[in-house]
Formats: sequence, structure tokens, C-alpha cells
Amino acid sequence: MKLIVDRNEDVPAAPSPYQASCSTCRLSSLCLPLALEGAEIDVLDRIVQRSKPLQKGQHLYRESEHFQSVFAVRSGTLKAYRTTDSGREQVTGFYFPGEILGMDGIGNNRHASSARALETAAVCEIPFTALETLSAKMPHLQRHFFQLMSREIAEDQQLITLLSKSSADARVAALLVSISTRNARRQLSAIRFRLSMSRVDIGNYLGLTVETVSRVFSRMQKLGVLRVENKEIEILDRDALVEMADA
Amino acid sequence: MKLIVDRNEDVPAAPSPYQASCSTCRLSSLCLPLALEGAEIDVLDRIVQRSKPLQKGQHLYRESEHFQSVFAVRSGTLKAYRTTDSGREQVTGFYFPGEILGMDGIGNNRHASSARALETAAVCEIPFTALETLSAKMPHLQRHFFQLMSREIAEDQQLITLLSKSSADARVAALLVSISTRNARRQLSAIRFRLSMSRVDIGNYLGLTVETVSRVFSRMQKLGVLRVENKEIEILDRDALVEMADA
DNA sequence: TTGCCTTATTGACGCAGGTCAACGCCCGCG
DNA sequence: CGCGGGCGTTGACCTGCGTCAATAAGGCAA
Repeated sequence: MKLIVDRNEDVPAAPSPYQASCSTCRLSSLCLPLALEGAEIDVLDRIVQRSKPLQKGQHLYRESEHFQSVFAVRSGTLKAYRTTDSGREQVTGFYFPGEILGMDGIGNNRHASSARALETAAVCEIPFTALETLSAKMPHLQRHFFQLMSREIAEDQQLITLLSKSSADARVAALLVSISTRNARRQLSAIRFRLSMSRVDIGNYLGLTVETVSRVFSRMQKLGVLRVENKEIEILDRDALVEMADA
Repeated sequence: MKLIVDRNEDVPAAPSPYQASCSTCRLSSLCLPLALEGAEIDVLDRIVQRSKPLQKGQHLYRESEHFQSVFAVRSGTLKAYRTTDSGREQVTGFYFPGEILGMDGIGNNRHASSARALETAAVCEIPFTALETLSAKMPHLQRHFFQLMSREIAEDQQLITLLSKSSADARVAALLVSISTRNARRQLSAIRFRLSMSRVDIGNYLGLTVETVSRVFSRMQKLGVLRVENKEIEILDRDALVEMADA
């Protein structure tokens, strides 16, 4: 029996071929259109391409492929990862609905990482040259896209800080707090959710082994901070979690 | 007696109040003007502010201060760092001549990190709103600035990869290779240079203690990969170093 | 439903790197 | 030129997390 009800679906409400437009999208307040007004949104809308959903495990793009577009997540979750020279895989981020990925490819016209769906996922494709052209004409859009990139930098720096010194507990706590916060932004429960990524991915992202991640979950459960049932998480003491995350 | 001669000065060749213009700057091929043509450079030139050099230890900006400008390093080295909630300091990057810092502040109009000079350093200040205005008019500039930000993201991801799993040896090796490569870009020696940062800063950046950094240096010296004399470094076997850096 | 295979948990043990401590050597200041 | 304080190095010891291994628990296919 499932003790925790899954209330974490980002239901693509709309009809039609994969959702009609930015202006009707529930996520527009988090996504690219955020800074735009009605007429501007329509212009943006015209360059955005919506395609059929990705199946679990399917790639959105691969490292070193020619870069053409950035992507906005419409539903589902994706992970970005890069492969080191020695063949090790490093997860560099998880992307939830309303978030933009692929910006690391702009620098030299090749994707600097790969992205694959952790579950069935829908994305909007935003061709970059069109976005550039539009940005030059729409100051708000240019500004907003600069901001999005800047925030990605700031977030990466936060992860760097986390990986540099924090304990295993702090790392896991920080990830959970992050997911919780991002859920709240999407009007989802901040205290109950389903982890769409495996323990392996979590460990990889946080620079820990699966075993350690598992032990941390168990320990936090024993402490009454969390309730863990497979992929379902319930945060029982958010303050304690924030405290543990520290950095 | 110094065994290694310091050949690592970025001498600001020009006369006049802190160097005249981007068009005469030796670093223009690495810096913002990279993508621009003659006339465009002059326009950019007019918004760039050159001020008196920073002394060692002096701050260029501080975390959470109002964000107004990004900065290009003209000479010297700076470090960027952030302070965690618990008060720990985390070095997030070192910046050499020709490199741009401060872009993490665009996201929410506050600097997400602090920057201070590791030695006497000169910087060019580029007011961001002016840069935005100009970018909208000059597609090359817009493009180039997007690229710079994207590269910062990609570099941070590389650091994330390094911090996530690599051994102490790999981390130190990677930093040395990085510095070496960046020196080469500036026509400086890729095999002999002076570390402008302390062991503490190196350790902090790499997520290691000072003691470990010191031991790694000693070990590499014993292996004949490096020659270390205080802050002076000579790379004796670059291939081996690259090999060690791996990720 | 049954069975298989992937994912997660738990335990025992080892080691890389952290911690603590002592010492030496730069380098800036008087 | 000599003194002092920070920076760097080295050694001895300790510990958190990785490694290895065994078992359990989901979940998808047929």
C-alpha cells in the first residue's frame, strides 16, 4: 500500500498538438515569458517549437552535438550530465518544469553536456539564433535571458560550495531543500514529493556513493526529519533540514 | 637565491591615465572586444571605465552589494568567493588578465560573490545597463556576451565534476593545467609561472585542506612532474600532469 | 500471477584525506 | 639588519565515506 499519495504531477492541462502557446501555459510565470507583455509573448510564441514528449531515458541532446536551441521543461524531469575524459559520468543538474536547460552550449556552439529524461517529459525548444534576434529587439527578453544565465552561474557556484566541503548529510539535505523550494514555486507541495531521479543519480550529482545516500536517508528518517518510502519523500521537519544543509 | 625567474608579469604597456582604450589593449583578443570590429570597439570603449589599480587584498565588490557592472581584468589576479550561511568562505574562481568577472550578479541585481585582489590588479569596469543597450544594437557584442556567460557555466560545471569525485592529486593537477593553459593564451610561459594565490586559497578552491595541497605538491615534485619553490612553479612533465587531472 | 532484473538497503572493513601539532622559512617592518 | 608573524611543510593519528558483499524490495514482461 502506498502511504504517500502522489500529488506531484505537472499535468499538461491543454488540448491540441502538445499545448498551444506560451500565453496559456501555466508555467509562463517561471519561464522565459516571465518578463514579457502580451504582444511580446506572442512574438516569442512564434519561435518556440513544441514537439512530442520524450520517453524516460531518451536524450534531448548529447554532449558535443551541434548547439542550436535551448529548452524549457514543460513537464517531467530531465538530468544534465557530462562525461569525463576517463569515461566517468557526472550529473550536473536536474531540471523541472519551468526551468531552462542547454545554455552551456552557447559558448562554443556545441552542447557541453548531455540531457536525458528521467521520466516522460515534454519540452519547448527555443532556437537560439531566433532568440538572439528577438532579444536585440525586445530589451526585456534580452535582460531576462541574461538573468537566467546568470542565475545558472550562481546556482552552479552554490553546488561548488556544497561539493567543496559539506558532509554527506548536508549535501542530501541541500538537495531536498532545493527540490522542495522549486516545487513550491510550481504550486506543488513543498513537503511531499516523488523523487524522479534514482539514488545513483542523486549520489552522482552530490559526489557521494549510492550507499552513502541510502544511509543518509535512513539516518534522517531515524531522526524524524524525513519520511522516506522508496521514491516518495515527506519532509517532517523542514527547519532541521535547512539547518543540516547549512552552506 | 631565486632559481626561477619571474617571467609572469602582465605589464600594462601603455602610458596615460590607466591605459587608453580597448583598441590598443594587448588583451582585446581575449576580452570583450574579441568579436567586434574597429568602429564597434570604439563605441564599447566609450562605456568602459578604467580606474586606479586595486591593492593586494582590496575588494572589487562584495557579495550582496548592488550589482552595477561586470569587470575585465587588465593586470594582476583576483579571486571570487562566497560566504556560506555558517560563515565559511568558499573560493569560486580565480580571474586572470583578459577574463571577465561579476556576471553572477546579473541574476538578481546583487553580487552573488565577493571579489578581491590577490596582488596589485587593474580592472576595466563595464556598466551593465550600458552593455545591455549596446548589445541590443550590436549583434556581435550580444552574441559574445552570451558566449562568455555560457562559458562561465561550462567552466563551473567542470569544477563541479572535479570536486565531485576526483582525488586530491587530480584536483591540484587540474588547477595547474588550467593556469598553464590560461597563461599560454596570454603569450606567457605555460610551464613556468608564479602562483598568485596562497595555498589556503588553492585548498579552499579545490575543496582540500592546506596540508593536503602541500603534500600533493611535494609528492608531485618527488615524482619529477613539478618543480615547486614557494610560489614559483615549473611544470616538468605536462603530459603526466594532464594525465593526473583526468576528469 | 510468476519470475527476473534493476534499484535500494544494510553491514563490515579499509583508506584518502582531515585534524592536530610542531617546526622552519619567507617577507615585511622597524 | 634583525625580529616577528604569517605562510608553508611535515609527521602522527583519526574518521567519514568509499568499497565490497549479501540481501531485500520494486517493477516490468510475459
